[in-house]
Amino acid sequence: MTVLPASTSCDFCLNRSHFLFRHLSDTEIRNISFSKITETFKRGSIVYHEGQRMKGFYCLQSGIIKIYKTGFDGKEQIVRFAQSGDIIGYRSVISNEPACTTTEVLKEAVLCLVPTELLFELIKTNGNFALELMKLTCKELGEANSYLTDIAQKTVKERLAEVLMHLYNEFGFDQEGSLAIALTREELSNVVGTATESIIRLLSEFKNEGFIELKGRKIKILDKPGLMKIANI
Amino acid sequence: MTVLPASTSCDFCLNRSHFLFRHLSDTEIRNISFSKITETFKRGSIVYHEGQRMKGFYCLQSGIIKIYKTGFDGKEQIVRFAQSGDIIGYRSVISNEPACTTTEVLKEAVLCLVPTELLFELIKTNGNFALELMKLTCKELGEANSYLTDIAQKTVKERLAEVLMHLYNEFGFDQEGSLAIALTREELSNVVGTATESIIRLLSEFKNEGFIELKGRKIKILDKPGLMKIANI
DNA sequence: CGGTACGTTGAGTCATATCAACCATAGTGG
DNA sequence: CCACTATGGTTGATATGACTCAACGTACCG
Repeated sequence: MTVLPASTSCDFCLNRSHFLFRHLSDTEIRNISFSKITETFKRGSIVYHEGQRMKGFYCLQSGIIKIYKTGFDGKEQIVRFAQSGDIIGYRSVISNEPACTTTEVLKEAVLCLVPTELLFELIKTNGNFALELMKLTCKELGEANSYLTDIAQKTVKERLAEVLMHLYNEFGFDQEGSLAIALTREELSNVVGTATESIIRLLSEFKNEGFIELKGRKIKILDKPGLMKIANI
Repeated sequence: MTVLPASTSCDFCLNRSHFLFRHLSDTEIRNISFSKITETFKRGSIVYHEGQRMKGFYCLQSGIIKIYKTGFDGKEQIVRFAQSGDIIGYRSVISNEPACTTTEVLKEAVLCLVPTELLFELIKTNGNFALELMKLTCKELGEANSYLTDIAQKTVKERLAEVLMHLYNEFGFDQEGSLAIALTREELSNVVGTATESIIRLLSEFKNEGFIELKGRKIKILDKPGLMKIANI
């Protein structure tokens, strides 16, 4: 990982347009620019580990990462993904607890670490920022509850269809029309909450029934309405 | 449901000591006192329905309620419980979305409805309040993620043991030493995410093995360490 | 070229859901 | 007061979705 020159200003960062930051004054942006630390992470590297004390929250400038919890027997449960414009790790910072998830890079990522004190400062002094951040948290909480219900009630097949649609909506597709996020079968199983073999069988079932096309890790969705019907959404 | 005289001041409410409100000034408390609406709900009544627009958030003065999502086939998934001192419904208010859960009263409850505008006002003008509320949200989010992992990875038996310990820690016990919260078998199954029959079988298994004692809906926990071991916590 | 990580397939097993019958209790209304 | 109905609880039999285990194929990499 490389530490970029601190001069990289947040002004030029695409994330400037992120709804969370739209209420910040120029001075506040300058403060962040000044105190943030920018790092580049290669695929497979860990940004932070479960149990680790956070020094601040991260703002994703580019790349894709996965966020997961480690279950009792060591199996990982992927809780969410994040990409350009998303912020991660703020939950633990605000709760003032050790990180309760691990974050691993899937696609080379540039991350800015914004120190804890600055986050608290912003929340306390800029009500609109606080409100936006709270909205974000509430959105995540709603999604978590919703997915909880799905995992508790839906079959693996329904959940896989749902996850594929989810990934489609969140990450879109590349030039070939495949999902822009490429996961291993094991990672897919760690999102859906099932065994790798089950994912493999279901993927080829979906393929045979014409819902998707497979080329290695690349998944092309052919029949969105069909998948949504399977997923019951 | 009875509308109590508005003169019931928040000053005298036990919840005044709730950590969330400790940073409020006397003026702010008076504002809440003035604009809140206090209602009493009997067992079985619905405070708000999934899909409904919220007029504010609720503050539980007394009683116990369950909060659940309704799955595709109509089965309810209990997301959490709340009791005296807890606040509910703020998530949807802040996200400015229709309620994504239904709230039903388990034990006669007195609830205060604090209007939306006042909540936003407080967040924007009182940084410490915003921070406390955010901490609360983050705590809930952490718990949701944690339970997500459990449901995805643990067996029904492990989850039931965990839920029993959870209820014990959250609600304590009554004079007989039984759990202070009495749920039907079906409600228990809607927390654990399983079939009612499975809960019944597992409860009597726990009873036969000496972990618990059963008398109707009253559950007395006899062997905490044993249950925790089963739950893997 | 061998090693390592990922992917695939088949067979057997087990946990859990489903279905069906039945009991207990309490409230209701004639 | 009794039949009546509804709701919740229990038990057994059966079905099946999903996991586990094991073997093998494939592809990339130093």
